[in-house]
Amino acid sequence: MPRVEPAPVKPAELEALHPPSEALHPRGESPITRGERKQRTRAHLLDAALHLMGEGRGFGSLSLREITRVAGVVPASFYRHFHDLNDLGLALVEESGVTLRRLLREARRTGLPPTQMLRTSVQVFRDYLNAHRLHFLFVAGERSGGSALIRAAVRAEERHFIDEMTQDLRQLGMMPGLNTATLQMACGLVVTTMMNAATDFLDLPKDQPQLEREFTENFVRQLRLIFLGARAWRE
Amino acid sequence: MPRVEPAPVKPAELEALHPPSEALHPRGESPITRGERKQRTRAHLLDAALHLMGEGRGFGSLSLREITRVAGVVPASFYRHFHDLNDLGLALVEESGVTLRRLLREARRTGLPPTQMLRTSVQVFRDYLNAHRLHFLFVAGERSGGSALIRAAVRAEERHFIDEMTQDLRQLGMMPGLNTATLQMACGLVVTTMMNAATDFLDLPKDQPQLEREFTENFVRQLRLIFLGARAWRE
DNA sequence: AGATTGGGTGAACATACGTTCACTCAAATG
DNA sequence: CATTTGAGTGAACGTATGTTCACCCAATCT
Repeated sequence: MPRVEPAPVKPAELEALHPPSEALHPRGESPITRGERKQRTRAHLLDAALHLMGEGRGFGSLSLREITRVAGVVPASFYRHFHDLNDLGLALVEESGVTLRRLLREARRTGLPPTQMLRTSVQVFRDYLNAHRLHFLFVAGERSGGSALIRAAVRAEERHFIDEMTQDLRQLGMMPGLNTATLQMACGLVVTTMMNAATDFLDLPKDQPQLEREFTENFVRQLRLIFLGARAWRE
Repeated sequence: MPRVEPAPVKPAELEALHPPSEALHPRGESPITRGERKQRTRAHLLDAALHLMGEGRGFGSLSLREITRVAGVVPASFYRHFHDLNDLGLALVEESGVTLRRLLREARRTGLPPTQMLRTSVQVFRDYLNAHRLHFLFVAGERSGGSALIRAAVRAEERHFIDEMTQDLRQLGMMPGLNTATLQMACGLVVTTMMNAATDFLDLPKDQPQLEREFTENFVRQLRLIFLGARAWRE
């Protein structure tokens, strides 16, 4: 981008998400091992990529140099951690997959009252979504856009997630009228709907409780319709 | 990408999707007006962008120069047609929106037999999808990834599509038990499911009739479940 | 017929990019 | 304590990018 742009343009708070050397000896005594430091830098690179995508761009449009810039590291360092941008992308998929599955644990932890069950689940989902915006943004964004490789990896995580959800519903004894294949199909529908809702929620301007309630209501109703359909299902 | 790569690498069939000057006087007599030629070049630029995305990349990762290269035009020409890459993106959204809505006309044209209705619709959809791969690929890919601006435009087209579908179902007298808001919610669910299926189908390797049938079957069953739910719905 | 318009051109620019290399110097190893 | 290891560095490379400009010349207008 040549356009003259006289000002250096970088207010130092968009860049340098992490201090450049992360306080080599943070507090008098804290000897931090070599492996720990490596892991930390790796995490900074992953965070930097997510952060940039948070500014509203697809993974495919990130450059190695800007990722390292935000991570507070020189470009060459990148290769100590990843072979490729694709490689980093796959690491992000894995990280996000873990986050996704913790959502199920979270939902299990919150016992589900048979009445208001859907509303409760949706509330758990909304809270969890807000606590892990960037991971959901990444998954929702790359699950049908961008590179075929990353998309395939995301879809694999998603299938994993669906399987786990299927098992949970089976174990809870809900929907006893459906055989496993059908239950899986229904869970796939739920997850598609959930990902769609995630995109909706993430796009909402921060302070629009009205729209927020509207989307939540729509999401609840869509889930209700799915469960009604599942109950009425005959093989 | 500096890596040496001794061969020039461009077999002239990946690039130059369109001949550079498009036969100034194609056949002795065919005087082509100025406006027509402009429109044609514009179309070449749009096609070039879609073509590149067809190679498995997000819109956000395309560069102005490669688009013009594939369109068979010099970079500077781009600005005679679009102010911006974003501008071109929005034009693509509009084009794709038109394509989407023609799907509904297509489905209306094919009278829907009350029995096997879902299977028929899905078949129409699959045919139409194959005939307009790139537009669907674009819409499905950008509806939750990439730039916020383009995503918003895609979602607006999608809402338009949902509204039209709602009206169609209302007019056909299907689902008379649902009020308009609920019918709209259900159609939203259908469209989300359809977009998801589109991504699945587009990712299928060309010659895998087994997987193809599997995905088709899954899609049909998901739709069936939705309609079952809609029938059981009580306000 | 002559003047005007405007889509397409080709060269030039400053900047950003991915990748390589020889290097440093603290932590790990013995 | 002496040696080895390897994450992070800084400079350099060749190439690609977005944008501008003066120019060309056929279709259009008068």
